[in-house]
Amino acid sequence: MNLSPAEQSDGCEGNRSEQMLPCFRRSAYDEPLAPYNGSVISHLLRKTIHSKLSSLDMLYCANESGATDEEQSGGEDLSVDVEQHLQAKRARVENIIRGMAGSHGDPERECESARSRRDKRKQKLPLHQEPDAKPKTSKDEECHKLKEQLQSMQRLLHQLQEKISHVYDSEGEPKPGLSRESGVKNLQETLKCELTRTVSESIDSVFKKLATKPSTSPEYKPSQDDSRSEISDSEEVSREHFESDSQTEALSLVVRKPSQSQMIPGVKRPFPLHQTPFQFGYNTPLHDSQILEHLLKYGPHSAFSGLPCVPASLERSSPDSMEHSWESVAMRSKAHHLGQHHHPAGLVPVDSLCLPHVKMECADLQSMERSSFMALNIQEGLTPNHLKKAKLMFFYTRYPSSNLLKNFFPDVKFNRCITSQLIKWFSNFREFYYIQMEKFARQAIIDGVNDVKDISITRESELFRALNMHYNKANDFQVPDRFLEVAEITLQEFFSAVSLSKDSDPSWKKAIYKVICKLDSDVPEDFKSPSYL
DNA sequence: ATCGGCCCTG
DNA sequence: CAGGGCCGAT
Repeated sequence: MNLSPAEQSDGCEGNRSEQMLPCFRRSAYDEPLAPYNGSVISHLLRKTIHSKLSSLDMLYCANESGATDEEQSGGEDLSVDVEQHLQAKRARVENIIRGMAGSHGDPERECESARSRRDKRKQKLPLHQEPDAKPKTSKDEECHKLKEQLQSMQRLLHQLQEKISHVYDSEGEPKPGLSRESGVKNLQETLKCELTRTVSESIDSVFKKLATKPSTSPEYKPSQDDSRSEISDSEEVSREHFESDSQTEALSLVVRKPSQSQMIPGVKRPFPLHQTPFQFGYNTPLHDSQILEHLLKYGPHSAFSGLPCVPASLERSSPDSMEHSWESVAMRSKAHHLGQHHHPAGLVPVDSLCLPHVKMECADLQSMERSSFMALNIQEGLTPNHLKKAKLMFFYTRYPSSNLLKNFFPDVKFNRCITSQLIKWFSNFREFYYIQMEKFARQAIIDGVNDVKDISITRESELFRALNMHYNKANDFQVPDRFLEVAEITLQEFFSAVSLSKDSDPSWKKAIYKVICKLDSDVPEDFKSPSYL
């Protein structure tokens, strides 16, 4: 993956297309790409994937599920070339098959030993040290990083092709314990389509970015206006693919993916909120095993969540600011503790689907660079960051329309489930809000308050603190004054109603809701940024 | 039939 | 916070 010094010193001033081409020529697909544009790239990628889907070796491994977690902290050499990887894999396969042919006992041990052998091999591999000759300018660095990202994506794509083809090829094999005729097949289809689409879109985005972006100032300072315009730019790229179902140019070969609930009967669309998405530390190499496993567990839409969308991130052009941006995102998302480690009703963990060959692949995958993930991150699920953002938005709007939500979560691909989940969030927010209001209103009455005019809410109020703790736990957001006003009005409404014993009517709150729902104010434009948090 | 909202529950 | 039941509106 490392660039030769010559390539590094090329700089970015020249024709960008020419500069990027070598990255692709070195790839598994040998066709030189003469003129580049997003659709050509996408087409080639898809073509490559589809042509290779049924051509690769098969793998058997009953169980290697423990491997992914264990290997997360390993400092894998990301530069292992694909050929070596394939050879290693074949050797491993032979070994595994041999083991299966003999005693059918303890396949896990077989995988374990295979893994340790692989690890030993890894240690022997020469480290591809980054040449000391570092680019001199930020521009060069930026270019360098982009190159690396693209190359990483190539490798990822190549590896994914293998994984996909393994899944595909194993179709005819007996899968003990799983009546999965439709389920597995659909899962396979989804994986293939989703991976293909994701990679294609990402590369399109990057290239579109490169094609249109004027040379960037080395000291890029993200300002509100700049980021806004750039983000909307990136939205264009994404929306192009997401929204126009009639769009045939770039995605003509990509089957539109059915929702997961359609794919696996009885399995509801899983949203990964009960588990923290990948935490991307800048220096922590990520495993595609993590991706695939996550993908398999939570569905394709949630695979790369928790991160700002790529083009916006790339806009923070200087390497330093880019790093800072990503790191801070990861750190902030860490601050959320949403971990409820149970499976929501209807969510069937992949383990229970008995997909041994798939799991094997998950564990077997090589590590990937973080940058590849960033490039692949097209949000298709709601993340803890989205939840945090939604909570902050509640300070402005208690009753957001689904249109508003769509507008303010531009990095989320909306579907029915996502929309209703977001709406549900706000419903839950309101519930908490109104419960607090009623509680404090009644307390005020108990405390002997007689006049509504004596009811007020300031930032020092206990009620406000409770609300702030709920919606703005980190307390890193300046709650707008208007929210205090609305809260005060709400509290007064409750106070009056209870004072007048209106609460004897079972639906006495509805009148209050009717008042409050008219007090929504506009959400600041800043919230539209996909990487707002 | 679908959606948005509330209520209740875990 | 998510699910599920219920209701009214469309």
